[in-house]
Amino acid sequence: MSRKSDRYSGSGLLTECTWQSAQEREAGWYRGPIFPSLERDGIFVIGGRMFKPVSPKLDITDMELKVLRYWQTHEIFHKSMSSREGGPEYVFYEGPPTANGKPGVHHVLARAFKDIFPRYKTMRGYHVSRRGGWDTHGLPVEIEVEKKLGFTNKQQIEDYGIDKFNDLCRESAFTYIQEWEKLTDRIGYWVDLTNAYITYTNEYIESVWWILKSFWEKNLLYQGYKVVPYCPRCGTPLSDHEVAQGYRDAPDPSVFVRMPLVDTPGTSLLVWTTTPWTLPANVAVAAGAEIDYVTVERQMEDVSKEELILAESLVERVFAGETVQVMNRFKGKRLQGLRYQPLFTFLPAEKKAHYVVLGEFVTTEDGTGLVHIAPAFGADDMQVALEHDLPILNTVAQDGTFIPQVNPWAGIFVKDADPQITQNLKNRGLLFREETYLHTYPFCWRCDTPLLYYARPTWYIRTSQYKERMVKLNEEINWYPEHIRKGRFGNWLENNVDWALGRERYWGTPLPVWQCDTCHQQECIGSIAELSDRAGRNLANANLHRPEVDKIQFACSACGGNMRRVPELIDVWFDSGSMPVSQWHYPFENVEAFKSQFPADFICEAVDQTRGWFYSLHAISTLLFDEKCFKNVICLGLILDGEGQKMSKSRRNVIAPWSVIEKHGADAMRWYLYTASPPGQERRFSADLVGEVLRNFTLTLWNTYSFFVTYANLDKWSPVPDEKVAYSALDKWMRSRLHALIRDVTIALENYDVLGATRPVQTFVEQLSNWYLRRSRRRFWKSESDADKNAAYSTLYECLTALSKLLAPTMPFIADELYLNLVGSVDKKAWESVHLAPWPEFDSETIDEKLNDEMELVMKLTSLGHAARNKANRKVRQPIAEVAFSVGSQEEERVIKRNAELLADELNVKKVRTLNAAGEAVSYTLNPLPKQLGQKYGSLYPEIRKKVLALDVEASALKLLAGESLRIEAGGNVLDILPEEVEVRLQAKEGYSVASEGAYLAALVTELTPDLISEGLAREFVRRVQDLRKTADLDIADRIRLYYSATPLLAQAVETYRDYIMMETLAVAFQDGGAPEGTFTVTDEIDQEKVTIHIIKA
RNA sequence: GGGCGUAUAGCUCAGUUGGCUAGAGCGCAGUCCUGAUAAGACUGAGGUCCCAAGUUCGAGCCUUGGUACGCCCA
Repeated sequence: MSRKSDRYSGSGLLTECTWQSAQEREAGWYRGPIFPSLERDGIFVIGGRMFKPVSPKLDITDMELKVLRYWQTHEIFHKSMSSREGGPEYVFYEGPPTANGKPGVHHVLARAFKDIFPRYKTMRGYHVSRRGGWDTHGLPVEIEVEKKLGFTNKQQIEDYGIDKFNDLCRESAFTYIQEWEKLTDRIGYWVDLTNAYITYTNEYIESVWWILKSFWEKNLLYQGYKVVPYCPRCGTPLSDHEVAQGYRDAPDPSVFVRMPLVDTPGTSLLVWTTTPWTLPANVAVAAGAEIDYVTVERQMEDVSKEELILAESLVERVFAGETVQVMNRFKGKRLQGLRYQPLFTFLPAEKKAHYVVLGEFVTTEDGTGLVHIAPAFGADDMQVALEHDLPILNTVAQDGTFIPQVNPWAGIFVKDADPQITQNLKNRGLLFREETYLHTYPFCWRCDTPLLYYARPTWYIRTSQYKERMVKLNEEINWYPEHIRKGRFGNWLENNVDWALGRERYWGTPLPVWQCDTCHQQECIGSIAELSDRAGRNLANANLHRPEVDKIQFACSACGGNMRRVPELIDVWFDSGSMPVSQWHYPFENVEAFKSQFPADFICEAVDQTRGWFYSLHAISTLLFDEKCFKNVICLGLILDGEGQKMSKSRRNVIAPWSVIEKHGADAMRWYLYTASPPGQERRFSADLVGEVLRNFTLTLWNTYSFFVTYANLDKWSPVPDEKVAYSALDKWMRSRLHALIRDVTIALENYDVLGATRPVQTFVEQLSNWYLRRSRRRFWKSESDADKNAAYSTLYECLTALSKLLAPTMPFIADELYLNLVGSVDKKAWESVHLAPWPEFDSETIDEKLNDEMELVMKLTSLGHAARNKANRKVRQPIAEVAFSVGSQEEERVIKRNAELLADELNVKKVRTLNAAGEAVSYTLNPLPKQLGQKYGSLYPEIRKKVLALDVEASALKLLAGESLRIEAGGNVLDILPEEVEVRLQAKEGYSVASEGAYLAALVTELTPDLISEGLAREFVRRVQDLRKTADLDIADRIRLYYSATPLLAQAVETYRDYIMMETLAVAFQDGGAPEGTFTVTDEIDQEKVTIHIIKA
């Protein structure tokens, strides 16, 4: 990978350092980044320290805001792009949001995930142009404006004036732009908003027109009649992805209607529907050819009898509780062609109608198995009508009310007319039964009006023609999570139907098709130049929106008649799906830019975009270029509220992210979102858990950092490049872990595995702080500066600086804070920000997996040792004589020997050894290992287990420990059971306090000698002095004079360990009694021994 | 009704190719440790691994059928 080597060195560019208050400077604490060279230049030299002092108390908001300001002042974001110019391109597409609503937590989620990879790839040397964008068109915007104006239907918009209305829409689209910008900035999401593409600009629209024209030329754009989900209030058909958002359970009438046969008086077809309002448009009844039907005879209320025809399997359900007699039975095809009397005759049937047809879609799941056909109001119905040349009766006007010809209900909204229609049928004896039926029904996703299925002329894109290509290209896309590819998105593509593009609305990209009034010839316009040419005037500055665009008319090339634009706008998803092209005003401009930025390497949105943006990008790209539009996509799960409900504006349960960010910081919130659960999984959001991240992770890291800086400054330590360092075993382990971590995080990021790039860092930081640092504390604390101390500093420094880089994509604030101080302070060649630095590389030589495992074992044994202490009620400050461990193998015994010193210190014991089989008071347990034996012997395993356990335990154990195998008989065979197939567990018998887990055991000798007790007392004494130092608010390096008085036993212990105590407490004088005035004093009791301690700063 | 996903401690989540004592963090109770720590260590309470059947010597994991929830589609 090539990488440009220009970098921003400290001089010149960094001239500002004004935000540290005088007070902070005086206090010597530093909480935000100051470019370190300044200190070297002597501007803010504080006690000659090499690193900026860091308070262990972190003011997270303060720190983040200062980093933000640093980025701003030094244009780090800009430089993260400009410094990579010439490097390989990494292409990221921003899915454009609409800024007419406030951003919520779910937007933070998406932005947090989007941000990782551009930052990472930048550090890998890629140039990432991260252009933002705004989606500005569409019904959501119109609806907001309508609400503001108090409108309830389209006519009001036209009366108000489309031009004025659209002006309001244009403004409304950016209502909350500042809120969006503020949030984007605050969470550290780097996206170029100054240069963002905006979908309502002429350039954008012109590119969309160019795409549509190329579809037109390929005959992919067509006008057809189709039954579409239609919102009568909005007056427009809805696309599938819009309809999808509005399904909910709703009660509807469920009516069973008699349709009397013309040729068989007294017999009726029994037909079921949940939409009585469609009955006036009925033209046929459909039956299933292979379905069994019956004629049943039933008693009427007035003692006469009637015969009804319905599907056999539904008789019981329809006539529940009623006795009916089945007269005869036949297949559905026998019904074909039977004529019945129409229920209503408001509209004349111009063709043959009102007879039974056969349809494959008929089922017997609901109703009667006889389906009422109203071609204008159902997709299946329309299909049937086309096949059988049935008339299409449209009884409903565009606003969802009945037309005048349907005179009893003219002007009534069809759904409201249901009861009246039902009553009418009842009065005429045609109603068999009426119930209420609860089913999922679509409502308009914006205005909540029930949708009607309605036959309308509209425009389509012939996407189904490219179905196979879309499916094929999808197979090349890396989906995270993977199942989306075959599952949700794959299935969606498999069932692809043509994209219903037309929208009969006002605020959107106009469909650039002009039609002749006279000969109806149509022409698609693909550019402003073309339009100018046809119109005969320069339209470069024309407003391409309605109503202005509609005023542009020109002569028909065929007949000379007047051509005017068709009324439709296009689906707003087409706008956003065209962004790879339109954001560059391609092909009119930026041809090279477009080429270098297509297709995308990475996009990321929530799963609700599968049918939205993911699809529109994929469809347009496939039809236009026969290429996939994005190579990798992270498909995020939805964020749910505390009750597990989807957050949406309409539900009013959107959690505002600000309170969380202000309280816990952007880094913590981001980290929570990364680590809480796999990206694709839906998640309940909890502000408390963000706080947990802060306490557990951020502060642990911060304290490690603060510790390092504090002591490094005391020792005037700074890293020496290429120095030979005498690493201790612990250092080697930590470095091995570090390099393994760098390796693992790198691999994870290469694979778009966010969990894998974050959770291991968390574990690492925990071990760095709670094991490495805790175990190494004394090395930093000791007064002499030797090679060992240097090794400890080097190791910790290496870990912290590497962490600053590993965290840069995920926790950009604290990462830079660490980097600027740790590296910036001491390295003249430091980058101006960690975000401009190269990604760290790991050294595979340094990784020693065996060492990593070894330390795992040591930690486990330590844990057992503590547990054993706990059981024996021996606190850690009390030294004890001996601990003996038992482990699973000889190799593990060697681990104990190698780490004896560490174990002794950590557990405060004088001697560490292995629990030896020979001559030790131990007993044994045998544990036949199921994994080994089960896999080897299969079903013989239970018997083998039994036989092994029946053996003499001690003799067998000793044999196994000596590396010999056991001979048993099972299943008629003689088998040799190998040592590695049986675990030998040792159990200490007496005189020990024991804790064990599996094969591992720690046994403590709990008996205390007077010497041990005395040492324990001395340590207690030290502890009291240290507490007193804290109380006296002494600095960690302050020397003290120490005076005490104590009861005899304690006094003796104190005198015995005099040197030790003085060293531990940094005492320069230490005496019994004689305390001067002005000391800090404490009186306490240690194991019934009384003591009074005085200290004073020396 | 169909597709996709999810279901493990009070909460948020791990759990390797199936292996016998199902883990972590938070929270709760307690003990301890601490001159980096707002922290840490140890112990305890807390589990029908959603249910049922099957495969297997052995199932949290595999198969089938259910249930609940979410999203998507009808």
